[in-house]
Amino acid sequence: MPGSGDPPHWEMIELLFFAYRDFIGDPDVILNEYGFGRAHHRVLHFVNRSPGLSVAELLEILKITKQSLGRVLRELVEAGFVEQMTGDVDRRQRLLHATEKGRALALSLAEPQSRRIREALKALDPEARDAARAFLRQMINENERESNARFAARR
Amino acid sequence: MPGSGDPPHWEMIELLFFAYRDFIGDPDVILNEYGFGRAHHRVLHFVNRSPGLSVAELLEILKITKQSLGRVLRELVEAGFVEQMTGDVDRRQRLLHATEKGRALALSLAEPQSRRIREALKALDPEARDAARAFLRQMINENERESNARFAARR
DNA sequence: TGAAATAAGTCAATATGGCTGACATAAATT
DNA sequence: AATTTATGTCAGCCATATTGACTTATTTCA
Repeated sequence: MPGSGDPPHWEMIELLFFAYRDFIGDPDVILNEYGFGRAHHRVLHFVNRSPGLSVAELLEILKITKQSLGRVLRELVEAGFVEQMTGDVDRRQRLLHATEKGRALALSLAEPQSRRIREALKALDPEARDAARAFLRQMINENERESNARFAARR
Repeated sequence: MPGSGDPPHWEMIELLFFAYRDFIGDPDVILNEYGFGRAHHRVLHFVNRSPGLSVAELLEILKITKQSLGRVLRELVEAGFVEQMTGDVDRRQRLLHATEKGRALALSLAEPQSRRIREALKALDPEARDAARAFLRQMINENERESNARFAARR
């Protein structure tokens, strides 16, 4: 039956589209200098944030296949931004670490995005800042909210 | 100089990543049924929201080239979701309109996304809802905030 | 201990959604 | 009449993703 339920949140849908588009575009200039794309950024980000991450864990976070990850990870390793270390407890694993160079790049990629977030939050009341965070958290699939929290707790 | 300034907003960066990933994935099941992708969704969304939109305006909103738009728009037209009408005042223009079928599809694509937004907002205090909206608005490039407002005003 | 399962990597083929450059047509503007 | 503009199209390319098949090294389990 048409008219079954609540009206669409057109405005929020568009706000999310525009906000994310601008936000994700910030680091493109830097990425270009290294011949990297957004896929490299995502990989480097999570490796940097989670030293010792296994390949399987990374795939789970990014929700892509290992074939997709393959090229991107190889390029990051070959260019010296990421290192793979055989796992101590399970020697099949190749645990991922950002190198010093990798940490520096991750930081510089986060910089324009952090500035955008900082200035957006600055324009809001202090209570509104927690609200923004809470909203985004609620937007994540319930069964994955904890995996985000894992990262958040890490710092 | 290292340590030049504010710390990265790692947590917010990740919240935005996870939230947008889950949000944008909601309509994929429906799109698949029609053999469409996310590009079709974006086009249909803005055409539906802005009846009589010109091709040039749509390109400006999506920030893609007309060659990229080409295939997607053609498929939407051929499948009867979008109509092109020669402009009254400027007959070079092909003004875009969603058909009845197109409006129905746009609505059904918005449905799971709206539900996610609704439930996220439901978990928040009433004042926090405005805060979430305000935050996203501030995240948009300043010179484009008005173009979002144009859509928002439309309803 | 030997078989099965797991972590990771690789090859090949394919899809999607972008891009640049070059060019064509029709209509509006000057 | 000449130029500019709005749109469309052809061709070739790139980045990022997919599925499916297979290999290697290592761990687990019966």
